[in-house]
Amino acid sequence: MREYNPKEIESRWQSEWKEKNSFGTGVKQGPKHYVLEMFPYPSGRIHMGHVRNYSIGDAIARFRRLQGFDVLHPMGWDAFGLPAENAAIKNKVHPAKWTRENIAYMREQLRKMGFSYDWAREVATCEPEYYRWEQQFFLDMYEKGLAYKKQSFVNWCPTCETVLANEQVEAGLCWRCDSPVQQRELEQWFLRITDYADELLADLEQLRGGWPERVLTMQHHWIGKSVGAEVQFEVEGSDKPLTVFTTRPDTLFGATFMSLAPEHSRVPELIAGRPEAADVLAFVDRVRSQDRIARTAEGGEKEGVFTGAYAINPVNGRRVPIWVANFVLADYGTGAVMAVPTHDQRDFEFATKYGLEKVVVIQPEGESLDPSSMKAAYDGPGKLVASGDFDGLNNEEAKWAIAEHLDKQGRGRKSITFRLRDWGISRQRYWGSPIPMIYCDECGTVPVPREQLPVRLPEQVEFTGEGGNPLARSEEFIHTTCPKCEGKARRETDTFDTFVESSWYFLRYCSAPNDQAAFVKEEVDRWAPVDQYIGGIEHAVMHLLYSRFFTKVLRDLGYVSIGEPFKRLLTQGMVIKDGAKMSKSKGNVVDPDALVQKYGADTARVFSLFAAPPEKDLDWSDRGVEGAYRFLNRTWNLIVSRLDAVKSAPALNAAELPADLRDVRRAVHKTLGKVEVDIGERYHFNTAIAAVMELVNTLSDDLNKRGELQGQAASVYREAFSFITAMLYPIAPHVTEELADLLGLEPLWKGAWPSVDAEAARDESIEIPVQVNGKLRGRVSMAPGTTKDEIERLAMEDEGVKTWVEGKQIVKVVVVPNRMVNIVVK
RNA sequence: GCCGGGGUGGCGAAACUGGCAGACGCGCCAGACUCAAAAUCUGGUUUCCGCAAGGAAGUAGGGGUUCGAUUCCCCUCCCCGGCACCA
Repeated sequence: MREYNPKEIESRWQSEWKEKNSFGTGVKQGPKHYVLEMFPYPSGRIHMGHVRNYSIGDAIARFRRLQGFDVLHPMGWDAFGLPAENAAIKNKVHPAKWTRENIAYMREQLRKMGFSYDWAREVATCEPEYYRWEQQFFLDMYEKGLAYKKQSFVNWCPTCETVLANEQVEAGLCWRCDSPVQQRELEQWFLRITDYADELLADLEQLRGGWPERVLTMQHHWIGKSVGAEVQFEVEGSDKPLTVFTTRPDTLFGATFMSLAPEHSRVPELIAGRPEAADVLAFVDRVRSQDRIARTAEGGEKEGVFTGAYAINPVNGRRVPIWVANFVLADYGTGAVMAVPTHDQRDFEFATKYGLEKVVVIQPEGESLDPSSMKAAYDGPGKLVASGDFDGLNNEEAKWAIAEHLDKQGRGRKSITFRLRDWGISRQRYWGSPIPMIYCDECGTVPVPREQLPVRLPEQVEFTGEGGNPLARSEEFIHTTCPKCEGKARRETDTFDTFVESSWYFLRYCSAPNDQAAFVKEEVDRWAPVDQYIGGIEHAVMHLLYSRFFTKVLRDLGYVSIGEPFKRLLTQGMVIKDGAKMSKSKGNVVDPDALVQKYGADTARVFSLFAAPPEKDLDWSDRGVEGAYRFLNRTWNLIVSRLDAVKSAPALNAAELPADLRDVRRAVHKTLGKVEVDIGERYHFNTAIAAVMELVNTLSDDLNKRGELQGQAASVYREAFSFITAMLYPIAPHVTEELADLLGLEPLWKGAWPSVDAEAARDESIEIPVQVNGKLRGRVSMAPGTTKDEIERLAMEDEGVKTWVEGKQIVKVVVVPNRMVNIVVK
């Protein structure tokens, strides 16, 4: 008998699939279905997280093809990014070469896993054929006012003279040279994602059901809509008021001072010529030199300094001192806060520390707050006091009453603020897509004309890790002519954030590799949106939010018809070993190559799907891998040992089978029904595999008793074996293709999911538990559909039950047909 | 601190709408095969009491709703992930 030889089988079927283009679109004629896994960063080698992610996606794609869908299942490379540049500095290898070699190696690794991708649509984001389109989108956005430039801060290493990413800052120091990192202000490009804040929030409702609830919640909080009011305070000695944002306009009468962010644009003017000026400047310098993380760390000391200036509370004319405080953020709200120490804990602490005035304006029911004895701020409900005409109002009503009052006076209005900020997309890096802009001394900022796209990255550059962006030192790149006046001009040397590339790649697959347009309308309309997206939970906010934003922008630009890119989302857990996430530094990585070498790709796939349901973390176990391998061997042996008998079996006559064969067939059809739901609806591959294992065990036991397979028994087994190949095909495609071939069946990549024969799956008799006072005391068997009265009678006659019921008073009998009986006695 | 997700045998897990807790796999124990081992096959395996039949306890801990709770509600503890003073 032939033995299971994964290496030989796998390479043969991988060649066959490639040769026949088995996974191109249009192979199946049914309705469209788009299955997508998050594309990898080409770091060098695939890791177990990839194996898991892509095994899940491949199982879904292959199952949908069996169901008759025309499936789009593409793969590509998120190929721009920091590690390529670091490798260039460290190993003197060009980022392009490094990246392309990594892609070639990893593509081969994925091919050896047998994933069913349509490689004809492969994209790599570092190629001009890809990034030219996002340069075009950027120009579109610029024209619509969605892309703009503004000053913002970056991490700057003064020794390396370069901008650092957040991950390159370790405890406030540069990761390369340990110099203290400074905050430097640069002009940078931004995309107006905040214009879409309301829609991004509202459309989360459409995704409910298809997306995990926790991801929706996280996005909800990230967008962070706050409803409140803007209030204008006149400033003594100035004709320009200061505006604050507050969610508590009801406490306005209790505002006793004001706090500004150190970066607030009015600070220099407020302190000009005052004795406090030097102290304020020193404070501002100190706070600004801290990195954001240190400044906002938990338990961080709340600090501030008085500016010497005063503002006027618009509702009661109170003079309120203006302070600068380290906890006020310049980029949230208006960068200025009205402080109400009695009803905001942070303001309470600040006022206590600096001896500032406290006034109670909300009194809770049945209590009387006194500022001098309060230990903490009171932020609950109550009635207004010391608030002029608003005294006695419930504080919730007062919010709107005061906001309206301010509106009438022209000193404020209802206002909504989002936590979401505009997306800064400028990076002072080489290995990214150039931003297609030109600076001319005469004409200012001029977009690159569309016919000149793509703006290509020059390949001749040096990587030293010092002196800023290598692109800025590339003479051939910087110098250009102004498209307007044809005078001398310079190119923008910043490149796009790599999140830009990953925000639209799923749409590009619909038309890749077309070089005439980013998308062909009919194609993108046919395939978008992605029906099932699969990836790590770590992308719950940024990548998924940016992709949703881009899709809406591309819709408004007329490129696509959809407003949401991903209909269903599956977030998979991490791969853990020895209680920690697999990582090189912990030394607990398992190399997929070695695994495939030893057991084959099918075993790696079975294990990664069997060990846990997709959304949970997966605990790696070498023993578990061997278990998966043994299961494939058992299945192989079961089928191959009976090949001759089942291949010569007569036609199946389902209506006239003896009881023992009806039992076998019932197990087969019941398993098929369960696997169909587990794979197709629940994505719980672990229980689907368990069900097939059970069936294999059942069939083995039956065959041991049965001996020779003859007549209708062989026919029943022929059906059983063909079902097993179909059920396992999404999970272990190579071995099942081989078995189907040995059984004389058509290749599974062309095949169809079998249908359950409801009659065959129907139970002839069922056994249900009988409880007495909730404790299991017996079991009774009956035909399905037996009446409640009859079930009760059978339960009462059961010997085990009788001993517990005799001599007691029966209070109640609960009968749930097909489930259980509970007899309540006293 | 806030938000989110969890806690079930020695281990990974299952129990989908409140209805037999522990399917399936791993490990372990015993047996078969073998000179022996590996591989494979067969049987057993939640804990406690009992030779057994059987009984009792049991899903982090405490309480509640219910004929019945791993599942629903309240409180407490622990673990993981995300965010970080959001006015």
